Amino acid sequence: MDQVNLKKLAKELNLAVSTVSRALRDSHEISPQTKERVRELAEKLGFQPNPHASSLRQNKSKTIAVIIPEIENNFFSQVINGIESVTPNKGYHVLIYLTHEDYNKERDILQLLRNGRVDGIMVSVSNTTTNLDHIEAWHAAGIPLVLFDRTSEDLDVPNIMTNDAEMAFKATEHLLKRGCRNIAYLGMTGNLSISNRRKAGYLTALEKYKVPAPPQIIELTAKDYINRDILKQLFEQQPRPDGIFAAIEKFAVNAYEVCKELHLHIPQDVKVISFSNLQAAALFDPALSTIIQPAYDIGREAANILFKIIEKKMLMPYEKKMVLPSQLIERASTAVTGK
Amino acid sequence: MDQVNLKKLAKELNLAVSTVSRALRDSHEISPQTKERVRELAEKLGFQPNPHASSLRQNKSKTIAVIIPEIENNFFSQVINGIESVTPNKGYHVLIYLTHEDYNKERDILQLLRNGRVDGIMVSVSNTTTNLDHIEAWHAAGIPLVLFDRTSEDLDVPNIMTNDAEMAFKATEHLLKRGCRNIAYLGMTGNLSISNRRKAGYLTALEKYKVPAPPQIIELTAKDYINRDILKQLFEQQPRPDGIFAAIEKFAVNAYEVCKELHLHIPQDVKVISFSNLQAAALFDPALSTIIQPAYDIGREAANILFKIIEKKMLMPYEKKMVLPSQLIERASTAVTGK
DNA sequence: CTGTTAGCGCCTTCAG
DNA sequence: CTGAAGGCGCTAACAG
Repeated sequence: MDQVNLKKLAKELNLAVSTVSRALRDSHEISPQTKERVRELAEKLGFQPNPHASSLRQNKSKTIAVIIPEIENNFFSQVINGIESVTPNKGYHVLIYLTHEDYNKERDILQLLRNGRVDGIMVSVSNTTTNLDHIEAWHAAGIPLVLFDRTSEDLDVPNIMTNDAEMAFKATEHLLKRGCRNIAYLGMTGNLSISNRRKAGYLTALEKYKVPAPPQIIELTAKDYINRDILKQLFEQQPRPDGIFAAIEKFAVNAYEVCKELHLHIPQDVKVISFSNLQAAALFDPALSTIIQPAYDIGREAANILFKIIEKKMLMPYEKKMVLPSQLIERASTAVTGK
Repeated sequence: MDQVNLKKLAKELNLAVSTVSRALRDSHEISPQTKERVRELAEKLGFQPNPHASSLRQNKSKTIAVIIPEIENNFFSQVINGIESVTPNKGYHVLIYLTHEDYNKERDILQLLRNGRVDGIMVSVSNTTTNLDHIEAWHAAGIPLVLFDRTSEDLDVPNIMTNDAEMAFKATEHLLKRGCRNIAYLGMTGNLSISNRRKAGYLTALEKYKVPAPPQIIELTAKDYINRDILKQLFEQQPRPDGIFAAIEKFAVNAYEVCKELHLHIPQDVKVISFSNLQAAALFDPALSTIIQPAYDIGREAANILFKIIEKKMLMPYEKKMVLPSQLIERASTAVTGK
């Protein structure tokens, strides 16, 4: 690899390395003619400054890391899209890390990155994460960090998320208004604040509407086949739930699968609503009522806030805890039926 | 940021920097006792070597780049998942770049990375890419590169893909055997070899079965609303297509949307099959027949091959052009109906 | 087995 | 306006 570097340019132009460097960075103390000559040759030879050298020298990497539980998930894909809508303009690069919902991996990744490889990180914590020391330590080290979606209210770190509790309340209320009286909540295992917010919204709605049946909080996993087993049991118990509120898109899919298998009809036998960012939800049989999260915006705003911290700008109060509203879309899966 | 570095460790231990460096890299020429002392302190202080310094010194970055057209697409998400199944074991980091199907962006990204920031790249080219000089130039510079899915047979570069032509043939044949006589192909604009392979499979099937109706190759775009307009026109013409073969998942979704709007029934009025990696395809109304690509495996194998090149190992002949088979799943959208 | 030395390529004083 | 020199942190060649 015959890399062109500053030295080569300097020699070719009979200039000092420092002059070339300054010319390329458009320093005001270089004559226009010299700048022009330098730029011309640099262009011609396709010069690209060695990023490791400048990172080493300047102690910044022009790189951020995005740490997410999984990627086969519309929500996180859309978030990445949102992040990518700002990074190139900032001249930044994006590293992706997957924790696969494993706390140990999450902790190790953060540890691995604590050496200047990145200028900042964006994290959506795994659902097996109960101890937030690794986040705290990172933050304490003064390295820019934002949490999104799977956030934590306990730490003094910018949180970017949606109005989970409110939408969970509305979703449950929606099911109640459509006649459900025995609503099960399908959530993640773990003790994430996002789960708690959604659970709380569900419980508040049951309470407000004085539903006699006890709440049913079902904790599902990352494995489809386990979830289907659990759901089968759920549907075979008496009284059978007549409403399902899935806090995760994947779980709604699992519920549909099991209903099909058990020949339960949606929405006649059971109504379903779910947090979901799947465009194709409208094409389901029946069309799935969803709460659409502003995933792209969450990614974009989280990135913007991270860059503000990296650039040492002051954050506005609302940027420390930003809540972007979701939208409830009513479809056939929660329609009222004659039955 | 009070970074610990080799110098600090060396001073603390009364050793030379090089000794500490060697101890940490488990060099055979360091006494076990010294290694132990060094490791202990390094552990205690949470030492992480500065990656920019070693990258600069060793001229390698332990980083690869994945360059894809878009990320809100199950296929590419699953590919990334596959890639990520090998990178951490190799001690490698993954940068993500999106071209948004824009040739200029693709070219610029490759240019941007030609400075040692990455040790290799994995590319799935954009559909607006007709000129492959940027790929060729990258390859000529001797930097490791593999193409996946959206590949090019013209370049002497490892290609990892699925059996597109064969599956396109089978999909078309499947529609024919289910009674379709007027099948439209929905593909991407552009002249990608993947599109050509799928188109070719479609045309071969029509030819082999001596279908009298002329082939209908419909080119759709990245914008849903444009696609819906085009499809509406398609369905309003006479004779109306009685079969749709979508080369891209998104286009099948668009077709479903339009059928719904026009009150066309699938599969009675028109049968639909599509390349798709959407788990929820089985839940569509009606369940969508799909050709499932081995996306995860493509990602994993492409990464493995890239690492072989990076490690300067010889490639087996089959690794230069690896074809991983897809699977056709027949569902209700192509069922035979009484009508 | 350990220490000394010399860069990797870039940026930033400090001198002219 | 330009040049010379030093050093970011790490590794590798060369001594001992």
